[in-house]
Parts: sequence; structure tokens; C-alpha cells
Amino acid sequence: MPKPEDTEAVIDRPTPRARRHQALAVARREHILGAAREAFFELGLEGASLREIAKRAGYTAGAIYSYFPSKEEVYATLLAESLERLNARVARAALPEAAGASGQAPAADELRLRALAFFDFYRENPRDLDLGFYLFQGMQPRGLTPQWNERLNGRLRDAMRPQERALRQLGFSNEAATTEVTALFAHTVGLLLLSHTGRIRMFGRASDDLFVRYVEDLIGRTPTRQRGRRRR
Amino acid sequence: MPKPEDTEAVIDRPTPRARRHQALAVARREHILGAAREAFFELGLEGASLREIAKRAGYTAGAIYSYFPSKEEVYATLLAESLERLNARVARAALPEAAGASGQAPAADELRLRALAFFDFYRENPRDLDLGFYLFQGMQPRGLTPQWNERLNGRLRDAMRPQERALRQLGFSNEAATTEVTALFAHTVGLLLLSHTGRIRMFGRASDDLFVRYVEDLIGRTPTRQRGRRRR
Amino acid sequence: MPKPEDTEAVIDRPTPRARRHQALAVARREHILGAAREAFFELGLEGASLREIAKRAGYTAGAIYSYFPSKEEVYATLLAESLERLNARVARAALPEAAGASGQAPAADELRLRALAFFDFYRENPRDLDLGFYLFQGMQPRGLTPQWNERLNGRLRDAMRPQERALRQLGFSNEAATTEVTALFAHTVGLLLLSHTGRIRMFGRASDDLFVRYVEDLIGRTPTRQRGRRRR
Amino acid sequence: MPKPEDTEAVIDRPTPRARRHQALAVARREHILGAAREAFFELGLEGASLREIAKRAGYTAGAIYSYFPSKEEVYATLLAESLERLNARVARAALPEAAGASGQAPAADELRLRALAFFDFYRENPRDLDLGFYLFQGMQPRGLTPQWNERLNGRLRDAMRPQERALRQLGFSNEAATTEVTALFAHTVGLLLLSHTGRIRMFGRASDDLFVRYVEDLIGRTPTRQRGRRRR
DNA sequence: CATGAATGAGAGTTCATTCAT
DNA sequence: GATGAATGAACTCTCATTCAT
Repeated sequence: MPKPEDTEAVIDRPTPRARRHQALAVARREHILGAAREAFFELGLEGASLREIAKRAGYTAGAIYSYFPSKEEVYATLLAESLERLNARVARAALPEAAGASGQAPAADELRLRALAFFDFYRENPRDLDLGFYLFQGMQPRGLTPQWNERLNGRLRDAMRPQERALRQLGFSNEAATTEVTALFAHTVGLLLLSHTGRIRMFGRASDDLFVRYVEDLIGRTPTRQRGRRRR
Repeated sequence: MPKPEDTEAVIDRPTPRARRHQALAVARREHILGAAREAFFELGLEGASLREIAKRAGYTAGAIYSYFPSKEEVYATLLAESLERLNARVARAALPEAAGASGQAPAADELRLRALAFFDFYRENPRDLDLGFYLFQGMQPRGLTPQWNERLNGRLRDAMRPQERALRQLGFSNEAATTEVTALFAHTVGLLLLSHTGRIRMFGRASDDLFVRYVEDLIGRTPTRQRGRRRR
Repeated sequence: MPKPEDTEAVIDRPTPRARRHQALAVARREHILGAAREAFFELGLEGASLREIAKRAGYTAGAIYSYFPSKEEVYATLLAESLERLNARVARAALPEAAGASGQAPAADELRLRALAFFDFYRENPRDLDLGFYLFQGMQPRGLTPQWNERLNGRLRDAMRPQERALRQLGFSNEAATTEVTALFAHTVGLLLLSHTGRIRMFGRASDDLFVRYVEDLIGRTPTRQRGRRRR
Repeated sequence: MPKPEDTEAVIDRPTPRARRHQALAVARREHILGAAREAFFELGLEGASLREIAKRAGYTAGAIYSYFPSKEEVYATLLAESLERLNARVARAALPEAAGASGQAPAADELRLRALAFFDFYRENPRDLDLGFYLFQGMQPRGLTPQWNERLNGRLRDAMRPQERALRQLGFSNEAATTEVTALFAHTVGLLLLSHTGRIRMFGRASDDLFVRYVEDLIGRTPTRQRGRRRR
């Protein structure tokens, strides 16, 4: 008579050994992704060959294919993960306020925090900006399947939704909120680009200050400002 | 009386034959640049091989090296020329007003015209945007010598100087004008990027409207607006 | 009384446990061969990778090496088995006649049955023909050791021996029988090739008819037909 | 006033220099084809890599692409040229007879000569047989586009048409001639295969004798033999 | 016994660049 | 000035095979 745990355990949950295996595999995958991130950063997306990525990870080229089915998948995974971190960062941005004393975070602060979170994420992680800009290269993102492209663009758009919501809370109509969030996105992207590529030095300005200035200006344009200033 | 050293004479005053030679060479160089522009535009910067450029110009690949020392030089020349056109467009922008009846163009119009000229240049010539964005790829502009890089970035900066001057005329301090022109540049670049890559559709807004809105807003922020309004 | 050297004892009479082991191993080997057959058939001999074979068998690639020392050995085993089936089919071909009422099967029928069995085996199992033709590719059977080659060619030759015997029974001299069986073999192979590769359509003829025609013609050429017709 | 020959000559016929160039290019192409033939012969079609072919021709791999757009094209060219030689050989076979004394070559001789020419071509040029057999490998000739396949198969079929015509001249009906030419083709192919792969030794017979025997037998089966024996 | 990680060689193909002619 | 032959390095990706676990 077989022990009841025997078969069940095998089916339901992986053995400790399998878990260790799995954990190691994930770690190695991460390790490769790290090497790829570096390579893409230093050499660009076209410049970073699979061999280069493999070498940095301490592998031969063929070994990468145990973890990713193609070079594109490496890049797409990297970008997807980056966008997840961006979204997480923006989502987290409001949490401390939500836990605050007086109840709800005011809409203006909400906007400030969310917008800054987006901006700072890329300021602090310029490599992620590099990755992300691949999405902007050429009409069709070179080297990504349409499925990946759609998904990744969707996630980028998602990272702006909290800001859009805050704008509506501030009193902007749906229409106006969409307009402003688009402008905000453009401004953010433009400043990051200038900052990242060192072109901001051409103008001698700090991108952080400019960003804050823009956001404050935007808040200053709140339509229902006269009434309900601390509305909601 | 000519100096006996004929080599120097050749340098000082080219013979008619040498001049014709030179003129033809320049013309052929232009022809190749035209083919390269087409190729870069249709196939992207990585997709356009020297062979492809040569074929479009009616040459074999080796022949290009009679006119350009490397593929990179072809690209750099193209980009330089693109930036010249940009500068010319921005410079021309004010001319109709300058030729106007009442004398000086008001500073606000000056800003409007110049800023829009910059924006429209890239809106109307998205391929030049593609070329220009190569400058923004990666920390160090890939494949360009520092000399080229400095020169090209300088010309890009130049294309914003008329706007900066207009801002000072509007009453912005030197300091403030630099700040605003930087922000304007960032906003322009961001909107162009969104527009060119189709990402503006994610938000459902037209980049032209957003650009005009931003400029008007900027003009509305003029510090000395109460006095010297001079508008229209 | 068992010898004290237990190693030898192990060789002479395997323990029940070892027998079970052995039986299982054989079964698994068969299973892998089945998967390999499928893979070779669907993807061709060059198209079927070890990985593919392993996957179809429910193994990883490395596991195959527990059963076969190389990919070539898998193929050779498969081919050997195919030739065994061919021989079995040809051998079986005469059995119903042998069990017949009136005594001996006439030599002509013997030839007809055996020859057709050979032909039909490959007509009905075109994949086996594919396998077999590997033997004919290039001067030296690619990838097969001389030992394998000799053995496999021997078995192919064996499948023609019953026909050769029938020819002798028909009255052909040893010499003539060998000549005719060679010609018969060539004709068979040629027709199978044409039929299998669809090239028979170039001529608009059915290979079966042509084969029967050839055999009947051969029987018609029997030298001693007038006398000793039912000889032996 | 321009000389009339000037432009015309340039357009109509190539300059001596261009001719020399062209001739050299053709010679080099031939040289590469020779190396490819050797490589295919020794290593098989899958075994012979472009690098191997290039090495044998004294080139680097990339250089081959100046002469052929792909590896397939190298093989297809080789095979096409081989089939042309086959056809030429079969066509030439009857000529000496046509110029003979007594007038027309009798149909039987016609058949003998044509059939033997086909057979001998491959007997004497076993490398061509290797090439040709690629056409027979698998249902769709691996690595050839359908266009090439159709064309090449057509040329192979063509090489049997003179024999088919001779059969009709011998008195076979159209129907019967097609049947017999198909059988002849199969027999030829089968004997060549046996002979080329050394399998004929298994039977201890010479393929040439067997071939002659078959042809004579075929001629002996001429339906209208009783009348018009030396017809025409 | 079986896994899965890894190797190393090799596939076809492309490309910027050089150079004799 | 232009050609076209050629190089050599690089590309992504596949494969049979090995081996520690």
C-alpha cells in the first residue's frame, strides 16, 4: 500500500531538490540578464552581440539558448522587467501618503509624487532609460515582435495612469487630463533624454529643477483651483 | 608676379582644370549623400549598408571611399547638413516679419515663429529626426569622433538661440531665458519623439496642438507682461 | 557447486534483479527507437536532431546516451531492424503456398511471391526506403562504421536470396540466376526510387504494373521451361 | 561632331578589357564550381559547407558570394550544368551513325546508342551521379526551390526522350514506348546505383553487361519485329 | 538512470574595408 | 576616379556530445 503523501507530494509541490534547481536556474537567468543589461548599455542594442553578452556572463554563446530562445527575447525580457519596476515605483510612490494621518493625500501631492517617481526612476537608472529608448527607435521597434511591442508599450502607458488619475482629481476634465498627461509625458521624456545624453549641459540647467518647475506649473494651472483647493 | 614655387601657386589659385575637377567632385559627393539619405531613411541607420548606399548612387561600394573615409563620415556629413537646414529654417522663420511694415516683430511672435520653425522642421522631415536621434543614442554618440560630436551638438544648440534671444526680449532674465529655452527644447524633443514613433496615439492627442499650447503657456508666463506688452 | 569467483557467476546466470533491469532497458531502448523512427520519418535523416528524438521519447538529449553510444548508432540500429523486417517479409511470402494442398509451390509462383514481397515492403513503407537509401549515399556509407556497413549490406543481400533460389528452381544455372537476381534487384531499386520520389509521374506510369511486367518477363525467359516445368 | 562608332561600339560590344574581365570572372566561377563538385562528392551535400568549398577553391567563405548568391545556387548550377552535359552526350550519341554509309541508322541501333550514352555518362562521371541523386532524395529535393526542381527534373526527363522516340520507331505504340522508357530509366538508375555504391559486387556482376543485356532484351521484345525488321 | 548545464565547433550569411587594376 | 575581387571578422543560431549532480 503506497503512502498517500508519496504521490501527492510529487505532483502538488516540487521536491526540495527541484526547488533548489529551479532557484539556481532563475539566478543564472538573472545573472545573464545582468550581463546583457551591461552589454546593451555599453555597446548599444545592435552593438551588443550574443557572444558579448555570453562572455560577460561567463558563458559560451550557445549556453544562452538554454535560458532564452533568442536574442530578442533577452532584450524583451530585460525591457519588460524594467517597465515592471517602473510601474512598481510609481505605484509605491503614493503609499506613504495613503498611510498618513489626516486621511487622503491631496491630489496635488499625489500628482507630485507619482510624476516624480516616474522621472526619478529613469534619472536613477539610466540603463533602464537606454533600454526603454529602444522602444522609440524608428517606427517599428526594431527586433521586437508586434506582440512584445504592444505589451511593452502598454506597460509604459500604464506608468502614466496614476498621474492622469491625479489630474482628474485635481479638477481636470477627462479630456484635459489626457491632454496634460500627454504633455507631461513628453516633457519628462525630453528632459530625461537631455539629461541622460549630457545635452542638458549644453544649456547649463539641472533637469531635476526643470522637472519640478514643470509639475508645479501644471498644478498651478488646475482649473478648479479657486474653489475646493484641498478638495476631496 | 607669381611666385616660382608652383606648388604654392596651386594652393593659392587653383587652375581652371583643378576647379572643374573640384566642382565635379563636390557634385558627386552631394549625389552620394542624396543616395545615403534615401537609404538611411528607408532602411534605418543600421539597415543601410555601404553597398546599398553605393548601389543607389550608381556606384560600387569601393568607390564611396574616394569621397568619404568611412561610413561613419557619410552619416556625420548627412547629420551636419541636416542641422544646417534646421538652423536655416529657424533663421528664416522671422524674415517675413522682419520685412513687415510696422518695423520690429513683437518678441512674442518672434518666439512663436522660431519655436514653431524648429518643431515643424522635424515634424515635416521625420527622417531628419531619425538622423538627429542617433546623436542621443547611448552615452557617447556611437561611431562619431569627439570632434564631430562637439560640432554637431553645437549646431543643435545653435538652433535654439533665436528662441532664447526672443525670450530675453520678452523680458526674461538671461538666467530665466536659459532655463525656459532648455525646458522648451526638452518639451519639443519629447513631443517629436512621441509623435514620430506613433506613441502619441497611446494618449490620443495631436502633438501640434500640444506644442502650441506649451508655447502659448510659456508666453503667458512672461514676467514683464504687465508692461511692454507690445503684443500684436 | 558454484565457483567462488562470483563475477563469473554473475555473467553466467544473471540475478533476477539484473534480468528485470535488462528487460526494462531493452524496452526503453525500443521506445527510443520508436521515437527516432518517427523523427527520421517526419523530419528526414538530417533534419532529425538527437534533441528531437529525445523529446519525442520523453527524454532529454543526454539520456539517449545511456542507450546508444552515438546518434549514428541509433540510425544504424533502426536500419538493421528495418532490414530484419524486410527479410521476415520476404521469408513469410512463401508460407501460405507451402501450407497449400497440392504440395509444392511452383517455382514461378515462388519467384513472383518473393520478389513482390520485397517490392511491396518498400512500397508500403516508404520511410524504410528512406532509411535504406542512406546506405546508398556517397561512396562510403556516411557515418556508419565499416562493421555496420558490412552487416547491413549483408542483410540487404540476404533479402534477395530466396528469389535467387527460385530462379535456380526455375531452371536458371547458378551463374544465370545470379545475373538475373542482380538485374531484378537493380530494377526493383530503380522503380522504388522513381515511385518514391514522385519521378515516376514524369513518365506517367504506375510502378506496380511495371514491376509485375518485369517479373513476368523474367519468368518468360526461363531457359528450361519446355521440359521439367514442375521440376522440384 | 562625335564619331559614330564611338558610342555605338561602347553600347553594342564590350571593350576588350571588359571581355577579359568577363572571361576571368567566368573562369573563376568555373573554378569554384569545380571545387564545389569535389567537396560535394567527398563530403556529401550536407557535409560540404560553404567554407569547405571556399577553402578548396582557395578562397574565404565570403568570396563565394561574389559569384553565387547562396549555397543552394552553387549546387543547382552544378546540377544544371551536369544535366546539360548529359543531354548533350545523349544527343551526340546518334550523330556518327547519321553520317554513316548505308543511310539512316536503324532504330535498334538508335536505341542502343542513346541508351548506352545515358548509362555511360554516369558510369564515367560518378560525381555527376552523386549530384543527380540529390534530386532523388526525399520527396522534395532538400534545399532546392521548386523552380529549380522543376527545371532540373525536366532536363533529366529530356535525356530520355531520344530513347523514347527510338522505341516508337521500333514499332512500339506511344503508350508502350512510354512504358518501356520508364522501365528502361528505372533499370538504368538501379544499375548505376548498384554499380556506383559498390553494391553490385555483392552480386558479383558487371553493371555494363547487365545493361547491355537489358537493352538487347528490350529490342528483342519489339512488337513489329517479324515485319520491317530493318525498317526505315 | 536521467537531468540539464555547458561546450565548442560549425552552419550560412553579411559587411566595412582594402587594393590591384 | 571607379571597379570588382577579396578579406576577415562578425553575426545569430543549431547541434552532438560530455559530465557533475
